[in-house]
Amino acid sequence: MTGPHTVSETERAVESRLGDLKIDFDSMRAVSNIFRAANSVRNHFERTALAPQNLTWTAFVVLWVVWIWEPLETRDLAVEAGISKATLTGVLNTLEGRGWILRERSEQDRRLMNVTLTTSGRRLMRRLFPALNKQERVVAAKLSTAEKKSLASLLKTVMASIP
Amino acid sequence: MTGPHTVSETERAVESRLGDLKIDFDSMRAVSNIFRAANSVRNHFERTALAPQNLTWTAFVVLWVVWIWEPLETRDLAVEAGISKATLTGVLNTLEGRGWILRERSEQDRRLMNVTLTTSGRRLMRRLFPALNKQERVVAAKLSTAEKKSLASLLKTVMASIP
DNA sequence: AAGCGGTCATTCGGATCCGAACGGTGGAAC
DNA sequence: GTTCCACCGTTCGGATCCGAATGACCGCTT
Repeated sequence: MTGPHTVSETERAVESRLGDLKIDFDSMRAVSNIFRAANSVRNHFERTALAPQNLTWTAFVVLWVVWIWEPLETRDLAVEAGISKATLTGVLNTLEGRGWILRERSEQDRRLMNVTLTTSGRRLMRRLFPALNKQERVVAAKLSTAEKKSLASLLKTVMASIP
Repeated sequence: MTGPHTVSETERAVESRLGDLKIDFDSMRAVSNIFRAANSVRNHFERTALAPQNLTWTAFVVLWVVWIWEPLETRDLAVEAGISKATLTGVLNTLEGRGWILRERSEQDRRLMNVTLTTSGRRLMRRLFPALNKQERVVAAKLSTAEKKSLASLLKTVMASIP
């Protein structure tokens, strides 16, 4: 997505392939930049703050959600982390294998699993979260405070438009 | 990432776990919304415009890049699509299996592979791209033209901040 | 012409990622 | 108390996703 071709080159190419069909290039630019930015930022985080622990972004997010809201049920954790239940099972296996989280069946409802952080997991997050926020500062460094707020708000509007 | 907890609840929880450590919440909100929005939009596209063809977002992007710039070498295609060469090999296997793309070894340099669309692939894109742009319009519907430009620009600034 | 770094696509191993199907559990109806 | 139906986490199958290693190939040197 971040190739050598310019925006206007791309749009001319699109038009030459669609003839008279009308394309909304403003929406296209806005949306495609969301994906490009997300990819770039994710890769940057994994190469910098997360590399020492060999953590993926998803695994970090799961760890973060548990850190903030523990104890937590699997279903809520999946929603909060923005991944499916099926994916979460795999990620939890990874994190449990490394000794950072604990899975315990609920006594009240035997269908549920309660997820908590281990002492080692809490120690990790206390170091890792500031390191990650530092990188968040890096990728947002060229934005003023007002622009950061504006960006967050515009993206929120996009999410609110999705049925 | 899109859970039931409010932003301020989350930030209070973070502060209670870090004590006096300073966290840049404006950067955090801006960056985390990039991921949330990207996830939401991607899922929306895959559920609507891409579902009839059983295509993932990544497969569509690869198809789109080839459609615009064919013929294309694998290395450039990977950069342009924002994925690694290793990932691209798998995606191309999928697309080739469905008869939408063609891989041919370059005559000038036997290391390179030239990727092109088949007739079926071009027919698909001519239908699919307008359908996808329609969904791009949907997710950007609540933004004015100025806001779409602003969003694209702010995200571009973020990408430019990444080393 | 024999080497020799450098580049290319692929393979490999391991971690996500998801929809659908599956077994276990809860709760409400009768 | 049994019969359903809804819900929970896991499993399954298949597609991404990536870094590192691999084997083929290039241009250049010697």
